[in-house]
Amino acid sequence: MTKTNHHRSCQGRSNCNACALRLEMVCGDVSLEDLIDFHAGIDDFDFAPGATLFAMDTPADAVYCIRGGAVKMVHYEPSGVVRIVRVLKIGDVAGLEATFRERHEYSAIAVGTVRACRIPMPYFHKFIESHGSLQMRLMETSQAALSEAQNWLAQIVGGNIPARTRMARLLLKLRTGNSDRIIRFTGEDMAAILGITFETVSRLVSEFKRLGILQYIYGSKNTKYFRGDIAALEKIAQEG
Amino acid sequence: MTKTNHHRSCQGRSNCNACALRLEMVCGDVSLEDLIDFHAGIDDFDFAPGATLFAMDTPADAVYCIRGGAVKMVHYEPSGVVRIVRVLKIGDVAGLEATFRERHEYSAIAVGTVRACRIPMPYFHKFIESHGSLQMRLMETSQAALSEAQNWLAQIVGGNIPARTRMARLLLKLRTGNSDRIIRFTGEDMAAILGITFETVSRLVSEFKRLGILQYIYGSKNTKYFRGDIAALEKIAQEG
DNA sequence: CGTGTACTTGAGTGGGCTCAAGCAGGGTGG
DNA sequence: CCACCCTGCTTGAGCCCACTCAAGTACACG
Repeated sequence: MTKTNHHRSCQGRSNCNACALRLEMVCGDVSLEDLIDFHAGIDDFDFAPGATLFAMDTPADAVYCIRGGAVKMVHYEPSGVVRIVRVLKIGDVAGLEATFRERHEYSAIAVGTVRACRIPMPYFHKFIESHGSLQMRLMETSQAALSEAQNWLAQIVGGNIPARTRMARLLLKLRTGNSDRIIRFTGEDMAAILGITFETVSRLVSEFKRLGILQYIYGSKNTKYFRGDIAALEKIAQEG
Repeated sequence: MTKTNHHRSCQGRSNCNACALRLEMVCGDVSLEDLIDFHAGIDDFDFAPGATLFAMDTPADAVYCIRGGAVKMVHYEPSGVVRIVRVLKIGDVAGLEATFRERHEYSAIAVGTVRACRIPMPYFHKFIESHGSLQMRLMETSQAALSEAQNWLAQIVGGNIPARTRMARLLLKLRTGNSDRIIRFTGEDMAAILGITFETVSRLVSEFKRLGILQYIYGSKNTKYFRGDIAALEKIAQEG
């Protein structure tokens, strides 16, 4: 576990325009003093691949706004079974589920290098309580997350649907924006998402590569990507 | 589809204490006029077993507060595969996910007889915009739903975990309160939740009955129940 | 150059699916 | 009241997809 977390304090608004402030930019009623006050307690972190933002069953004392990279939300069963319940990308907020809870129900773990702003829970609470339109924004965020989770339930995970189909659906969900660039998880991670073994994942990825609809490319700083044939993947994803 | 929905207008506050008002009771700042105004557009419904509160892909023009019975949120794939992504019980709000969306992503279908208050979306929006503490309550509700959905992902659905174990976990989740009374879904419904076939469900239920840890009992008005040996179920639920 | 991590590939097994036949209960109509 | 149907449940036999176990490869890093 080499988790060398670079760490520095938030310098000013410019740093946050891409993350926490995304949530407020819609709200015109946030004054400059509020912002400076708000920023005082916020830190800007770099997380190494595999680093833990926060761990399951630990006190929920902060939320994190993801500014770069991807984060997996992981659940560990006593039996050793590992399940990834959601993947956060740029602009998402990790730990939001714990706003009204004592402890985190899941671990948040960096996939590749991650940049994130840490917002201590007391600040977060104070801030949302005092800004009405921010609450609306957060409700929206929260419901988008719910929607996403239910979508996984219906389409990605489990059941009567063959692993091949679900793999294609997962790959489509993991692409960045509308490009053909797909965030590349390890075989074990994909297994934990789909609820299958990593051997099966490997066989499927091999098959897709053999068919020419998937290939390796590289991004910056340990974050790896696939390049995928979106049309072909969508076709496979529709197979019942 | 025999969906004879009894229907009558909401008479006053007393009717709503159990549902919509649950959300506000915490907020002291709601005036009486607000309430009367609010209630004007609300209707109180009875839904027969199998009746549809709202259907997937239809315009999201209302939310429903569940006052009695249980509601399943269902996703239909083009291929015909059916998946239940969540089950709502008394006090839950159906359609909340669509507060900021055009259309419902899932159908809400009554399991047994259901009583629910229909709140038109415009009313709902107007009301939450004007009452700050209600927004906080709703955020909490929304996050609880997210938590529940993720819990299903991690524990109930799919994967390396044997169907027997997941069935036990599902039964534990479906019990009412802390009693040993368990809401009884049809085999097909349980199959749609667990992502297995109804034949397998039948075999498992038979086995549990044979072991004496599950038996049929009856509730009122078409809503049926199991009585379960909670301790035994919890033991099975822990098997990895 | 050795070590660790991730991936690949094969052979054999098994849990859950498929297909199929039959049963139970509860309405409904003659 | 019974015959009929319809929905939901039961149970069996055979098969296949994905799991398990296992051996081996590719590559990064110190």
